[in-house]
Amino acid sequence: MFEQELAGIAGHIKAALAELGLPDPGEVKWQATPFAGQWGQGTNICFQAAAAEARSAGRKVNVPQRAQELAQQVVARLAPPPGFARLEADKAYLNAYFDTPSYAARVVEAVLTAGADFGRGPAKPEQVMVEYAQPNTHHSFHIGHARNALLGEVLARVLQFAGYPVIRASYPGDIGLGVITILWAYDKFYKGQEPAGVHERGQWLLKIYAEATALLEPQEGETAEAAARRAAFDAERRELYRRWDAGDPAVRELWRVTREWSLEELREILAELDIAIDVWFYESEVDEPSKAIVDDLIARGLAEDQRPAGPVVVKIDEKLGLTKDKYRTAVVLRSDGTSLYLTKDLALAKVKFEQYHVDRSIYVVDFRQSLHFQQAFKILELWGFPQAAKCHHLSYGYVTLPEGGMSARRGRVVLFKDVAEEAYRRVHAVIEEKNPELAPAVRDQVARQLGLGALVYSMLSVDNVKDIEFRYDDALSFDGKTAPYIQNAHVRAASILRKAGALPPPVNFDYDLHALEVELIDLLTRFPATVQAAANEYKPLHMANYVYELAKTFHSFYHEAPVLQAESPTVRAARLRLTAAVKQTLANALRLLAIQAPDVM
RNA sequence: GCGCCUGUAGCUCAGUUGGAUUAGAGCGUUUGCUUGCGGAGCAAAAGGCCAGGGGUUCGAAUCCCUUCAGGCGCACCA
Repeated sequence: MFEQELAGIAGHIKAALAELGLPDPGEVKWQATPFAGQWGQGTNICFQAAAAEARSAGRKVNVPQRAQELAQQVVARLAPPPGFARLEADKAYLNAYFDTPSYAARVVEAVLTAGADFGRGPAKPEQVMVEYAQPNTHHSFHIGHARNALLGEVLARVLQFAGYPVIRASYPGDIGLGVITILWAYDKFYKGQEPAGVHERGQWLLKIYAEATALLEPQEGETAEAAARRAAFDAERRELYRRWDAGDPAVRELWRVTREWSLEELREILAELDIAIDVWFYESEVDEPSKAIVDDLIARGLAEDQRPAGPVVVKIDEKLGLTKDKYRTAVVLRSDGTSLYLTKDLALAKVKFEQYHVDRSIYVVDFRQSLHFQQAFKILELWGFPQAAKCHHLSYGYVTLPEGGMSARRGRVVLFKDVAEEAYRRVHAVIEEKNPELAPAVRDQVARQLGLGALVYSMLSVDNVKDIEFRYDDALSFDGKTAPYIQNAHVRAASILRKAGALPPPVNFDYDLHALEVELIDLLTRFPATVQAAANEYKPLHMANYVYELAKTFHSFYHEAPVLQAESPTVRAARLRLTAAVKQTLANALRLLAIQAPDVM
């Protein structure tokens, strides 16, 4: 928030070093000072200057000692600029300490004036599409899908708040061998059946898939008879896929009806998570256009057509002249002419850039598909697609269970719906114990806010690259570094403000500020930069860590510094406004994390 | 075999892109704090050779090399 002032000081520092006859040490970078209760920014520029001097002198110099000397000389030459209390040389660092009373008021008023927009970045021209929520249809939505949907949604929110126009895209896998497998089993064993209820139908399809896979997978030590039966089943399945591909009306109808069962469930869950998708792409819709791309790749000599004996392939490494295996060889069309996942992603990229005019396209897909995306983007590049370099795969770790990876094939999954229900139950139990006077009407709402919040936070407070081993007790904990802890800080602030009545008019923080007040104000100034960092690095984790720090500091402040019973009207007014600013910032940060900020709990 | 990723406290994880008193949190363990703005809280203790070994640098958990351990991927699944 104080970039201009700091840039001004930086200029003076560089001028002072030049006057001392030192080589240009490069850019002055500021970082917060690590001392609690003091509010300042420091730079290590004197280290750089001393090191540069030592290099040019070509003789042995004690760099830390020389750096401290320089820092002291610079401090002696400079007067603190307006708004700053003092400049100090400390362990070779140059530290600038803010004049707390004037800046404290400035920060708090800036937050309260901007309100829900506090932290929003300047508008940027680059339009970004974020693709996430790509579960396969004909399956039920499990906890791994939830991580994907949340990561994508929060990335979209953060990018948007950082200043980018964002389009949210979903790409359900509504066709492919997996989907056909379910249609085959349904048609053969369960034709005409249909359980009642949105989630029941979804879970039922999952059960059918597990059964079908068991019938189609080679078994250990199977008899020749069993193997023959399996081969016959597989032939039936392939034939069904061929009929789908040819547009057989009966197959298409069965496919449409069962697909709608899944999409209904998906839409309901996305609504529960407060996710509103702008554009829906379906794999089935890019199926035909993708085949035209393959024809073009063949025509240009990029792809090799081995049909009917083999598939159509692109030998990527060979085309790039690489000798080691890196991108390898990719199959872009089956020998029977049906398309693959990779084929469709080529067509989808074209649609995104040409029909939706985006400037950057982010794919939120777990890391096991890294090679797939490297291949897809590289083929696009070879093909001469101009925006190939604007495609980014946001890879993240997957969600496992203590007993191993989740597997739809084995029916070993934890369904999102079950976790959410359990979360609500647990919050209700805590309310019963801690806040029994809470009106029944708001209990359900609070249970959803906290239960879902806990789940969401547990998924977003881990770095993208890390796998998450899912356990109920970890994901649905309400103590410590969790959403309810953060939400509780918001509730406490709300409670204080409610008791105070109207917010007093702005005052100067013209008193000896408590160390925790200084820390809170310091944290407030860091929010806008945190939003930008989270957007630039695709890391919701920055947001999750920030909001926890803010909540934690507020909890401490709450215990140590009385607000309503403050020692004077000025202190009381200042702390009330600070409390309001913290509450606003907590709410803004939680909103970016797709977590609700309740006023009571 | 080749490629990508990971290794920090008993467990789960941060570490602001190479900086600062003593590497930080949460859970768990031990101990204090409620006639007090809501205790889903606060304060404190114990717990570390940052996987091992080299190197670069004034300075390394962070960069480079290497060894070890684990995960994932590698031609017609998505």
